[in-house]
Amino acid sequence: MANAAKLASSGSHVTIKDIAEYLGISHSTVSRALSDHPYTNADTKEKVRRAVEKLGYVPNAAARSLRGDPGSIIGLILPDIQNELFGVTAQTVSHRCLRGGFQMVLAVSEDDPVNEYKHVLALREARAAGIIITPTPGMLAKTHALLQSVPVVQYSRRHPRLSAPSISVDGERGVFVAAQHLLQIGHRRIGYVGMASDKSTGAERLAGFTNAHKQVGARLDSALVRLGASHADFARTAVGDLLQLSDPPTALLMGSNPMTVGALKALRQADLEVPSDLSLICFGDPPWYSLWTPRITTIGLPTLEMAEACASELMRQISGGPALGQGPAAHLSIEPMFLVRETTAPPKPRSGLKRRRGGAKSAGSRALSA
Amino acid sequence: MANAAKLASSGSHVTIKDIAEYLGISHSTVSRALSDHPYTNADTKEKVRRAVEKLGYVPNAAARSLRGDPGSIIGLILPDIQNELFGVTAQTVSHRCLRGGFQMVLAVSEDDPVNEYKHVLALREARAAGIIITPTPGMLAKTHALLQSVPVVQYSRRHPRLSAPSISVDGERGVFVAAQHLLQIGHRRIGYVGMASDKSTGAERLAGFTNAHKQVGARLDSALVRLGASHADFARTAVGDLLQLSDPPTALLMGSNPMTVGALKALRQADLEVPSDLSLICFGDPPWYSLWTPRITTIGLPTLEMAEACASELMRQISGGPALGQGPAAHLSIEPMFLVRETTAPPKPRSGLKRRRGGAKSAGSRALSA
DNA sequence: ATGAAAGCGCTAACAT
DNA sequence: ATGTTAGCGCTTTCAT
Repeated sequence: MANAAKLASSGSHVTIKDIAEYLGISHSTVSRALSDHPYTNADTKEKVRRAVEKLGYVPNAAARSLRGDPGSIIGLILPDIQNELFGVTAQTVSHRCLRGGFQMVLAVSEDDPVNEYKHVLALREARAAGIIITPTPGMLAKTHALLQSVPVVQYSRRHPRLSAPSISVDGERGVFVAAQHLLQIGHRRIGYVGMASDKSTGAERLAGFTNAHKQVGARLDSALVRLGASHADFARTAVGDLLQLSDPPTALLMGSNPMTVGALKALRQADLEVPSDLSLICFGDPPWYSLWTPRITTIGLPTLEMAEACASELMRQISGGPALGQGPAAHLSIEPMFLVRETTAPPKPRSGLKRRRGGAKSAGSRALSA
Repeated sequence: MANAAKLASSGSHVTIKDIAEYLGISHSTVSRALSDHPYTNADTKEKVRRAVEKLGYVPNAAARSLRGDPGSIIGLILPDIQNELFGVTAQTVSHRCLRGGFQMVLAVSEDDPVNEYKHVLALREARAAGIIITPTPGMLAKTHALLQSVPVVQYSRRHPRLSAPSISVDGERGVFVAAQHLLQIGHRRIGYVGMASDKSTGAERLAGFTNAHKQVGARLDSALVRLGASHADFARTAVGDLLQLSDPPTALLMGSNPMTVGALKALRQADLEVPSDLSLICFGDPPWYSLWTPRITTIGLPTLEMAEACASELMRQISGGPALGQGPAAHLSIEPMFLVRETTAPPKPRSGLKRRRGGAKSAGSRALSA
């Protein structure tokens, strides 16, 4: 992987031999002095220390690694660190690694299987001690193969063909509870904008949404469900479309964190007031959600705990400690916290066409709401 | 006969020699086959390819590095990737590195010189091709020494003793223009909450603030200036204190991005209305600033461009291209954009304590910008 | 076209 | 306490 790095600008590196020669002693003595070996003359140690400083010696990790040093780098492969969830995760894992004597290497896949492959390969070539990864849905077969022979923890998402332990959020439960809340306060036309089902998280959360409807026997109009990329832009368009519907939703449920901004943009553009015109529930909980006016009701994630758990589990695997759960592959699913704040309210009476009481709902069955 | 499957799944690594032995050829032939050497039998190449797959061979980066491979990792050392500025930076640099054939290694210093040292050392030991760093104010001497013999670009902050080129935002100018705006619309008691002057960015921005006052001959009450850590918590306390003053500020200028959330919390707690009770200008421009009600007036940063420039400059240094500017160390200072939105207004007429609806509501004095 | 051998920087046996 | 040597995985002459 050295195609672009043509030449190092600074000169060649000072080695242990250079120091030995400079001091007129043997390189093994230098090595011992450096590693504070018991049988080493204090004078020699001191001389070596000074020579090291003077000559600017920096140990060569490659050489050490070659000698069988159990590398101490841990790879973290995330799709997008601008997503608050992943930002916090990176920070936490980094901290945890430092404490555990590891060096975290963060790589951003941008959800591209080719990038993902490059990163995994580089990590394997560097003999990383372990890898934490949020797998892309389209993970390449060769990537999968590369992941077989190294400690791995899947984070947030779970790839069907990967057997490595996973730590994720129970998105189905989270969305289920949120949707249930909306249904309970009377909404029957709830718009859902979330990730495509190729991602495990996307599929789960969508399932939570549909299950909530099933539970109360409410019909789910498929026109109200918009699936796409986990980005503000997609969400903005999707919410915009939803609002244009002849029979628009009375509430909105966002299935991923970066989508919030898009939804808010669309809402602002449509000049709709939350929650009087429309109820809104988001996913994730960056600090500003609770400062918004009105404070944003959301599905909060215990991000810190998840990141901690993840790092711990990987380190356990690396050191060959006891398994996280039963069997070789434990999948931990952490429950989100539904944070009811101020962006939900019962739906407004239908302006224009229908009347609310006794009027036949055009779409929903009111079955269970009495 | 070696059991291939066993080898592949075992913890120890398959080497080029294992393949040679498996195939009954010499390891140098394998090496040539792998690097697609011209004088190699096509059959052999094919056999090797299959053996590689079967045995799960992964090249050893350390061995290659030891042979003199220039190494293609670029280190990025940032204080805090939850800060939007740095999050975007990491994403951008990562992307740019991938395109340039490099592998970005992101390390988080948390502004701790010891962490910083560890990261720089690890990077140097790994023979990183170059390093992009936001130096901590208290950088250790040994860290500084380590940074002397490798391509380095300073990002966002600039360490007085480091001569490496830097790319940063002209915070003095940014804050100056913002403060000027507040002074022009009549504010005379402006609170400034920013980073301590030990950071170059902190010192610069504060200078911008004081200079704006000097320019119009306005007195600056030092009680209105609060310097501390670039975190929401500090800002919350500081703003809270400012609001308790017997003669409280009529406007607030925040000197760093993460402080915004803290300020908003304090404002909410004090039940103050922006901009009628108090004007507010922030630093940085995450997407939600322009969605806030009222839309947040802020000092915006061309983050993407800065990150791009930074990566480019480092790659230039690595490949020994033409210098960025004059001399060995060019310091690029990029101008921020003052984004006048809706959180500033002329101060309320000063009378006793509070009045509610006297102030003229002129939100967008759009004309001004930098 | 392929094999043999040297050597990159370092550590750890093994000899002094 | 210090020197000598071998070898980690790989590429690269140099011989075949």
